[in-house]
Amino acid sequence: MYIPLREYQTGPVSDAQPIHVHRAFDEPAGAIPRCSTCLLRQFCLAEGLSDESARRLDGVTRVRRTIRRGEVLFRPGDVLEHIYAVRAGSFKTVITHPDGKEQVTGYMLGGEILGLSAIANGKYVSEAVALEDSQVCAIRFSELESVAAQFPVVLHQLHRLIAAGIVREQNQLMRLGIARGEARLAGFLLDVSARLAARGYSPNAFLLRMTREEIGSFLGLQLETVSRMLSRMQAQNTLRVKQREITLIDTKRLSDLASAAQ
Amino acid sequence: MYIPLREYQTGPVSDAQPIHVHRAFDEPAGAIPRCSTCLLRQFCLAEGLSDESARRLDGVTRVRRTIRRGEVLFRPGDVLEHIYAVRAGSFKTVITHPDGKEQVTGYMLGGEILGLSAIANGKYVSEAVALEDSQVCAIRFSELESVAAQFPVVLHQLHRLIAAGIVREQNQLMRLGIARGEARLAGFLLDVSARLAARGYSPNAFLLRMTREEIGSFLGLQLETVSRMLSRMQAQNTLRVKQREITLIDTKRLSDLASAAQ
DNA sequence: CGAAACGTTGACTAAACTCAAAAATGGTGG
DNA sequence: CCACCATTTTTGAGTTTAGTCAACGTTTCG
Repeated sequence: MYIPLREYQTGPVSDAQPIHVHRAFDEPAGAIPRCSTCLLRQFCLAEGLSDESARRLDGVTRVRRTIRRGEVLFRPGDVLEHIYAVRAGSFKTVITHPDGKEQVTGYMLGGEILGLSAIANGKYVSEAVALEDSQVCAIRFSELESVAAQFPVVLHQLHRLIAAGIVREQNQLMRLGIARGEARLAGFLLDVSARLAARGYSPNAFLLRMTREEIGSFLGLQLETVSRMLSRMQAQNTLRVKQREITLIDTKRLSDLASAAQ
Repeated sequence: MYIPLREYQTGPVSDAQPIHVHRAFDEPAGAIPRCSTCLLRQFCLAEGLSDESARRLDGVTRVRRTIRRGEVLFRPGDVLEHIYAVRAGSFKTVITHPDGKEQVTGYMLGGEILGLSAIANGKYVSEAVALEDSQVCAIRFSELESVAAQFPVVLHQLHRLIAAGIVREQNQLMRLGIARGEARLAGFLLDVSARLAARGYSPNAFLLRMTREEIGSFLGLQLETVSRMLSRMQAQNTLRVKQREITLIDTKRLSDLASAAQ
């Protein structure tokens, strides 16, 4: 019924090739992915577009790119050239403060778009790092913009997509602002679960590809606090943790936790 | 040199009319504002556009609207029709949780745009409330989108503007995620100060139009904590507080506080 | 002028951080 | 394949921070 976990690690994209190279590279021209046939289309730029409109997007320069775990897709300050649709795998986005502290600002799964915040002033704001061997679809933004200008439906979809980034961050803001530590963690787990479910994966058993430190950074907690909370939730039979593999047991209790008052 | 505080309360827009009505209303057609002559232009949609491009925007349906303190500009769930440029005054945006708790997610000043997150799915996500008698420029989004499609420069500016919202929220995210309470408050004050300075107001003396409770909600703190911290900062001669009037004295110390480790 | 909203302060409690040490895991080279 | 190293995770003890409850002063507004 669900795509098994193991599959998720290399991604569900049917035309994905096995990932065995040791550095990022651009695929030969023959490998250019097509939005009109992409399996992730319903979560990506082409969401809700007719087949015909989706074919317009095929005209935009797009290159599939393979990124090994730990490799960087873009860095803050790099000039915006592409935005990236995650085809397989997962990424974190990180912002480094002037004083050297790092904060994880995002955790992106397949079908989500990376690099949108660079549109504001033409430069990437954060660093995007692959959390596992991954594939992205690199979309030349300037071309996307002009193609979109020609097709109102595509343009509107582009706007929806950009704005969806705002909404996602607003949710995260809410989580950080209103909730206690445990509620933040519970809310985060439910959020990941829902995003996976929307893509056809099991919502109850998944791999969190971030370390405790990265999770903590994302949620504004220390890594020890994250670890303790996971242990406690496991002791209370709310979920099971085995390293990075999470199994949700009592989602009702989780959502109670997530909406607990500050 | 700076526009005095008192002026800020009714806004710097030279063609603003005195605000003395007792409910929100739309101005008669004669009062339609023009981007090409707007004093806030450099902070708004027309930023960086040539006079000619800015005149294109004048073709988009736009209505000036007056909003009294406490009045609501839009509510979550309302269908997106306009986005709003703040011409004078200030607004908070609030999200209400299922359990009834409210969180302030934004504090918007003149020249900033309200309602962008509604583009994601056609409905406003938050509630926008005027914190003082204010004026907005209501821009019909569907028309803006089609005008933008015809003029690449305008389109790109629209995208920059939307993406800037993402960046602003990312900064707030960072503040909530990485910083201690006192650091958050210090960072918030510096942020407001910088935004006012960019608009020609004194960066060192300003009115914070939010209550302690609203500030706390925005920063993920209790109102008592905000109050205590302001008192402490005043005791240490970092700033002066008199109700909602803030005078920054030692901005160096403030930025040290803002970047203090968690 | 009086009520309601807002702001300050104090005492106490709960949550989360820090430092520290040990256990578990994963990857690498011999 | 195993031993070793580096990284990650867990757990404990003590400290700091911020939340809670409560009382009281101030301001605003009808």
